[in-house]
Amino acid sequence: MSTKPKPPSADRALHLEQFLPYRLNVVGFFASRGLGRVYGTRFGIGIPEWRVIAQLGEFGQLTSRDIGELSQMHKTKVSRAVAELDKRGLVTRAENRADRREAFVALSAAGLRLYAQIVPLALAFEERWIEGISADELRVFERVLAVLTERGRHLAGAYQTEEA
Amino acid sequence: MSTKPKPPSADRALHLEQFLPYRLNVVGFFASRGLGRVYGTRFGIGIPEWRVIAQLGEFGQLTSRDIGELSQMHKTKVSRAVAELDKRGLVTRAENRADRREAFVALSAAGLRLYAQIVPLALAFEERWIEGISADELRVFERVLAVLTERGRHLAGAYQTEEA
DNA sequence: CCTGATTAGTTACATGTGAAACTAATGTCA
DNA sequence: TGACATTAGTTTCACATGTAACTAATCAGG
Repeated sequence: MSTKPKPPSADRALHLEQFLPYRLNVVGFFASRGLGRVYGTRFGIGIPEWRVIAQLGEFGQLTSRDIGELSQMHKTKVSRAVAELDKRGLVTRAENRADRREAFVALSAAGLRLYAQIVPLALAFEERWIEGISADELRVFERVLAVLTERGRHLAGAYQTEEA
Repeated sequence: MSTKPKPPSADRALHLEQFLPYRLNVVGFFASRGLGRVYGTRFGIGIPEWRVIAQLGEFGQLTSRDIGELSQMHKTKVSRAVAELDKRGLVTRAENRADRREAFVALSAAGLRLYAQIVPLALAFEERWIEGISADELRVFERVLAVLTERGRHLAGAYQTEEA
């Protein structure tokens, strides 16, 4: 991550297909869309629902607030996703008796079974996607991606996120 | 891009915050949101409109079909964006007399002025974003990104895209 | 305590979106 | 030439989403 003497940045031309923000958005869209097909068509759930399930599967019990923060989703999106999963019996909600504004959400038995089914598909999707890229390149890629994500969070004004 | 002997891929755990599709979608969202603020707040245009302007600024004259293909946007999105820009006098439309189904869209004088104003802001945004990342790392990053984008296009089922 | 500010979560509303249906023009092939 | 398929672009419809307003509970600090 060493700095480099940058050109004066004056009047370069803009080529959209090389423009990083554009490229990142396009690849992010493909990620979302591709993965959405994997579990959307098979299990009939959308991306927000998937994110909720993923977080609960990983952390066990969370409040909606936690889920939103961890998975970068707006609170209304979380609210609706949790309500939908609740309706389908995939999660349980238990009021926190120490703070009755919030509720602990967790996967139900059926939710856990679904999670166990989805995870291998998600990992397989990821593997097929990065197949053939060397470990070295991938390491660099992920490091840069982390920097861009963190900086992007600030440039974007942080807040809540979208699909995938 | 050399291949590597992969682990059996069997029962790894899933960690959403390290899951590539998720990470790419998040960073793509930040890109879109951040850039959208740059010209959205200043010029009152949205992301689809920006993409249309960017393509026209780069290529001069295009049909809506071309714009959609170049900027990865659904034809209905292009249609609405062009209509909006037309309404504001930022583009002109001229029926192709050799094929009267399509029309050539181009930036008007006002559109060109707007383009000239936006481009430096967009490039500055990009520069601030990648500031401090070494040229070597950036090169690797962009190469991997290109591979992921191309493969993602197929995994997602191709088609039309979104914001940024 | 008790009033005002804050927080978790939901709901109402306006907007943006894609799928599908549609219109009009062109291409195909007999 | 004439019927059928295809293509550019628009419009309709249903749905997902963010903003803002709202409810209910907790916190701060006088």
